[in-house]
Amino acid sequence: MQLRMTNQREIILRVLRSNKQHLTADELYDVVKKLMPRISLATVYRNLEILSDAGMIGKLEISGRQKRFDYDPSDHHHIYCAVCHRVDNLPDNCQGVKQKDLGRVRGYSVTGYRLEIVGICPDCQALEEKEKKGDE
Amino acid sequence: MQLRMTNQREIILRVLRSNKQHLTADELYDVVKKLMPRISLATVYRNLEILSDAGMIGKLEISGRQKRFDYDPSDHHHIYCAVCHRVDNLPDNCQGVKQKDLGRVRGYSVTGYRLEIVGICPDCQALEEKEKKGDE
DNA sequence: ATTACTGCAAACGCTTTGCAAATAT
DNA sequence: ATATTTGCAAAGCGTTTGCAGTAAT
Repeated sequence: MQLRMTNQREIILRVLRSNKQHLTADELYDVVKKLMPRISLATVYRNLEILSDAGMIGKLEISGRQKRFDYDPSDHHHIYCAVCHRVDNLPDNCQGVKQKDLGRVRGYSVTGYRLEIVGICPDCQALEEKEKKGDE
Repeated sequence: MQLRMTNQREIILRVLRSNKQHLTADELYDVVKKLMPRISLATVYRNLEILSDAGMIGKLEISGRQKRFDYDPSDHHHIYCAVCHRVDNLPDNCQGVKQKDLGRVRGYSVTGYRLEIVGICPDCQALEEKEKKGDE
């Protein structure tokens, strides 16, 4: 089964890449719909799955919530905001994360690991500041 | 709002603790239903949420799949099997994981982190060995 | 010409919710 | 007595799928 570069697929890829965020399927759908009003949400889902299987984009399955898709398919870590759920890429040289050599833990053969750091992003910190002031 | 120790809640807690696995809501429901046939799945969901909010059990939200609940609410990491999705607790002294002092990465205020190690559990390794032999 | 892909609508799996009745405090 | 909790059924959400038609190779 060879991939065909349909208009839909091309636009989905272009939007994801130019947007440079970690969008969910429906966020992406909202943007794409403006460029191609008749596209269906199912097409977006299907293409995101196909593109990530093909290694052209990354798929983020973070902790029980909606999947997000990453314009950057290379191996890297993420940081996400506990408040607004936005996700950012983490710099490669993030130390203390290189223990793939955890080796065999509890008899498991370790094939990979995922480090998720939870925090509050600058924007939400600012918002919280504002709210605090509003409450006074 | 103070917690009431209903029969339902007590049984849910007891099953989770005695089972000592990381069960999903419906796995737990299946077990509990044998002891209390008229209990509803919604009650199980509600109680698991309440109990984890109260810090009496832990909630595991792993990568886009079903939530699992942990009899042990203390802070620790998990290892899960990429094949059968079973989850085990990780020993505390797992080194290289103590970098809560990643500090302020990208302007985020870091409130926590989650390390998910992906591997294949002993049982599944054994099964794969068997299958390999079967294929020959 | 062939076969991957599309849009639509309907179904899916897991989880949450509104309600009136039941029960723990 | 009074609030929390229950069971039920229905709705919710994100996602997937069957289908007949459309379009890329």
